[in-house]
Amino acid sequence: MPRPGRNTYSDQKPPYSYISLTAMAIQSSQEKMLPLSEIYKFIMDRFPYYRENTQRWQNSLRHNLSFNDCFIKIPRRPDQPGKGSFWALHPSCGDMFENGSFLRRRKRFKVMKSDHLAPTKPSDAAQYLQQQAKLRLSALAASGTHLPQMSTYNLGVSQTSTFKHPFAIENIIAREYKMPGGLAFSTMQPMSAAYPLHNQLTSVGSHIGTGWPHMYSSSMIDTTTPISMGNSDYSVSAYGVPLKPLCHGGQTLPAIPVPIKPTPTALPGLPTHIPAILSNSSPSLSPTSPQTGTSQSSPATPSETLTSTPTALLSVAVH
DNA sequence: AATTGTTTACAAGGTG
DNA sequence: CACCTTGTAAACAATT
Repeated sequence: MPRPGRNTYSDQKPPYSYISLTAMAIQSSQEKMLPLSEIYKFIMDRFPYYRENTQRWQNSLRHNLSFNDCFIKIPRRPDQPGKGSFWALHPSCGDMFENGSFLRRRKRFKVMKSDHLAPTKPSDAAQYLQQQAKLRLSALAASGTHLPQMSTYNLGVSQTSTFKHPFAIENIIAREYKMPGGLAFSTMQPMSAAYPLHNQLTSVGSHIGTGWPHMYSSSMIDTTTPISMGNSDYSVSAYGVPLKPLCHGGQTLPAIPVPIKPTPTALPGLPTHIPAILSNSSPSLSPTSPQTGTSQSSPATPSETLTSTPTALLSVAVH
């Protein structure tokens, strides 16, 4: 039911469920986990529809977080002060969405007792994610411009295919880095200029094209130089109907790259006790910068700056 | 007090 | 038609 006087595309309700939106937000973060407030922010930044009636949809979203097993709560560590826990995707719910599209979920994710592929207990998963976050950040910090070793890990884990569904998180989130001329950097994220990865990321997304009216890149919102969305972005023939994949390596492959998804054998360099390597540098590795939570004028969180680069890059590398 | 998180309940719509 | 998913409301507890 469209509201009267609200006819712009951007004000229409996005075709995503709260689960999808939340998964997007979480996936977009560097650490693959976000506090509730950041999830709110992500959604409101990108989907104008959700800038209204916040009480209603935020209640629904919280309900979803609690109700669905695919979301796990990760307690803050002492060095991560703030309200509420972090929320992450359960490591085993990587293929929750059909073809990686956030438009449609395969089935309800339920934690199974005999799930040997991943930690099932929230506490295990939480620990695992914390480790992943640390590893990711330390790898990025240490490697400068060239590929962090995380990428090789990703190769092993989120192997899947080169095809990324138009509604897969990379393609959705990738617009953050997209500039009209193919220039890949965000105006509000100075750091990103130092990341050549974004060019590759852009090249991934840019050959899939069409407008996506429900969504804003954060650059559009937070700066006065909106990015033209006219020409390209997703290969969507109509509202919610993706065109044929340009290339596909399998029909049912989970295109949501959930790099946190462990495999029994694919983690050669990933013992369950990584902190040994990382314990020294932990203070600078807190998953979210302390001041991002409440700041309205500085939306360029480190998380967003590095958003999804490892996996996006991976899709290029594999290709 | 505000935010965050849990839980129950119900309605609507989709699917097999 | 039964079942499932999703969205919404609401009550309530816990936390900051």
